[in-house]
Amino acid sequence: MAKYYPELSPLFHALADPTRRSILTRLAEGPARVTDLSEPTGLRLPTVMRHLSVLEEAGLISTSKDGRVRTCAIVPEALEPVRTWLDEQRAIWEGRLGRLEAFAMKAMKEGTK
Amino acid sequence: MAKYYPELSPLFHALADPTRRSILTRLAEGPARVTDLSEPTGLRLPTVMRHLSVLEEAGLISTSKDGRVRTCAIVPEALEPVRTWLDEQRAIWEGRLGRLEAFAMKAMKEGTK
DNA sequence: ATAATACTTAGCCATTTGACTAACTAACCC
DNA sequence: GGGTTAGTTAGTCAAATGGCTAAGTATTAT
Repeated sequence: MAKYYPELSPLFHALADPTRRSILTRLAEGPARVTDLSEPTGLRLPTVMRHLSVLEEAGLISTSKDGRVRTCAIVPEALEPVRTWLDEQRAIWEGRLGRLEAFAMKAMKEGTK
Repeated sequence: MAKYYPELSPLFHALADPTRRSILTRLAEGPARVTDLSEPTGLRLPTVMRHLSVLEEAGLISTSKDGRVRTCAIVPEALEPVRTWLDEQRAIWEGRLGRLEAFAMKAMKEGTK
């Protein structure tokens, strides 16, 4: 029986937006200021702020303010629950597929008799 | 070599809803009718239908109608792009890739919608 | 002290989401 | 044929999403 991960919804939701994924990819190069993230996307600052807060609430990034500059950085371990869920699903899904394959294999053998 | 994944947004979006994830978990046991999926969730048929169409458009399930019964089944390989993206991100985030490779990865991800 | 920079907050707007009910169609069963 | 079953379609509704502008605050630069 699969476990229930309450934190998966905000994570998947945060990852569902291409702008947010591109922000993550940019941050993978290293920390960046809000303005640095605004320029390549062509989005206004408040819009970027919104995306950043979604990412931060999902635990995917962390931010800190020094003077008037807010610096954003990735939280590498944040993807772990997603990975765990994915591993679990694959195990179940492929297990099911395995059983179907076994059945098909048996049926084929029977048919060749 | 990494691929280009236009389908990531619908996939992540489909997975962001707990009801849809529970439907997937149920379908992992084996194919089911729409009504079978409606009962455990406590949701009405049209609501379940909506979730199913989101899952089907994301490629996570396939459905077929026989008489008046629609049967839904999982598409196990549908999670592959998610897994691949996750593997890539982990590699970058954990700093296993050089700066140049990370840059190339970012360039390829550009335009992902 | 003033101006420029870097957010931040508030609020607007169109679209999408996720739920529902009501009414409709298309099998199947007697 | 008439009733039941299984979806399906259409339409409503509140809340959330993703963009914006305009106006605020705090910090740094001249």
